Amino acid sequence: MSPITPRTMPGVLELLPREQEIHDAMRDTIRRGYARFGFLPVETPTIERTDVLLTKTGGETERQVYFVQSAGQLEQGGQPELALAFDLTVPLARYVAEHEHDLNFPFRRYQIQRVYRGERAQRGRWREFYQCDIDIIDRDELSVRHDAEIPATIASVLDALDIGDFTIRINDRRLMRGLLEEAGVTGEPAQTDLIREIDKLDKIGPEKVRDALLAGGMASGAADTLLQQTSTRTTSAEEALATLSDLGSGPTAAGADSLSEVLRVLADLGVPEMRYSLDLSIARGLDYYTGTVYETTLDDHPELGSICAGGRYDDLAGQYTKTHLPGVGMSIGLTRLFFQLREAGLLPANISAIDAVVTLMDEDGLGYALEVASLLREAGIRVETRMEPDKLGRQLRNADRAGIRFALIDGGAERSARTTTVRDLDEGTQETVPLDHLVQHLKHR
RNA sequence: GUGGCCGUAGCUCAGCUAGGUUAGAGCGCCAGGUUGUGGCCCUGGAGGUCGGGGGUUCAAGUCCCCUCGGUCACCCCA
Repeated sequence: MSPITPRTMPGVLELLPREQEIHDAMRDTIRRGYARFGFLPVETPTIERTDVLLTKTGGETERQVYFVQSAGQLEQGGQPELALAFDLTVPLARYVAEHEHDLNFPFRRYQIQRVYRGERAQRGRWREFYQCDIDIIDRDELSVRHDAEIPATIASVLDALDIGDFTIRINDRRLMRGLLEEAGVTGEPAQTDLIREIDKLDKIGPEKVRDALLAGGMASGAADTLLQQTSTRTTSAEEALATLSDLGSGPTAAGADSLSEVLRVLADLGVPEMRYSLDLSIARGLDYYTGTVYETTLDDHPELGSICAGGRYDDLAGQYTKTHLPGVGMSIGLTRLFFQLREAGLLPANISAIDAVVTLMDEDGLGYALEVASLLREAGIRVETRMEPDKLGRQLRNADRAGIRFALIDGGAERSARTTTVRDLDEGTQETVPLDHLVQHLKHR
């Protein structure tokens, strides 16, 4: 009987090797994609100082922060001075402010790390999860053209992940505020509250949003107009620009002009029209977004929710420096994306971290087997060796389960002839080849 | 933080509504059939104090209470 049940806490994702390989391959694809667009790698500590982490956050975020405290401190009843990062944007703000004079602006970085949120775990809601962020930060002013570069990069990366069609939905918070303004809703917190309701349009449907708008004090007619406007989902760049052109006056002008520029640059960047859509209901809950906002869903699986989101923020690091640092960025929730794809049976094809296993059937064969393995490793082939003899059938079965494609069989016959039998576990075929030709043979398959 | 639902083998579940022989199935796992050949098939095996505690009863997986755990929705979010 074991005294302690081995188990993880809810809200963390732990994988077996075969799935870990797929997860890691996705992470690598994202990283390489970000690098291709000229973003630089940054990694920040998982643990930050509490005062740094909690500055610009509201009460809601603070509720989700994990505090970190040593056992000694705890005994002495001290307040925690450290906490786990709950996103990568706040650490980025600290990073840019701290290293301001050593960075080139506009500063573009990618960052792929785990973050922590102390919320009730749910399907697709994790307490520990990977975020894959890109952001562009500049001093004083940041060209709105970068607001097109961010989704262009994301579109390229999601394409490379080969997870089916997706749509990056784009809006501008100023546009939504303008529409509310026209509908007679002014001031805070009224606007923010209603923006939050409209953001749920696709999730809870127009009736319930209408109820919320009325409950928020809007007149029936104004609510209907607003609902109709925010239901806009364009399917082409032309349609999107025309929509914005119609909206481009009065309180909505700033947002519409800015979005138009974003859409034009998006086209110049060569992003296919089917990859994005102007969606006037998108708002994002986070209050620090001030302009462009993005939200991404898979076309065939909208129920999986947002797999990638972000936006523009006027002043990233106002709490840390007097320098005005506007930024724009997006984040792929890799843990959610991976999990949802797995649940939907949509994971990319199996990838093995091992190309071949050298089997071992008798003690006398060890030297030869290890020699064969060395030969392959020198050629860059990933090889596992058996160190104890075992039944061949068992070795083949284990290799098959691990997703390893090739098994090398070296019995007495192969040894004396300086050959090896290469069995292809995917095809169910095998061939005996001389050692001299082994590497070439494997690389050809 | 608020509110629903559910806890029976590693996993998915049946048995509970009418308490009553040694608690079952499928899948998975292990071994053998095949002493140098995986997947398919056949045979056998391991694995459960029915989440935990208390109560009712001659008798509790089954009924009642408490507790712990899981899960879903809301809030919020990747």
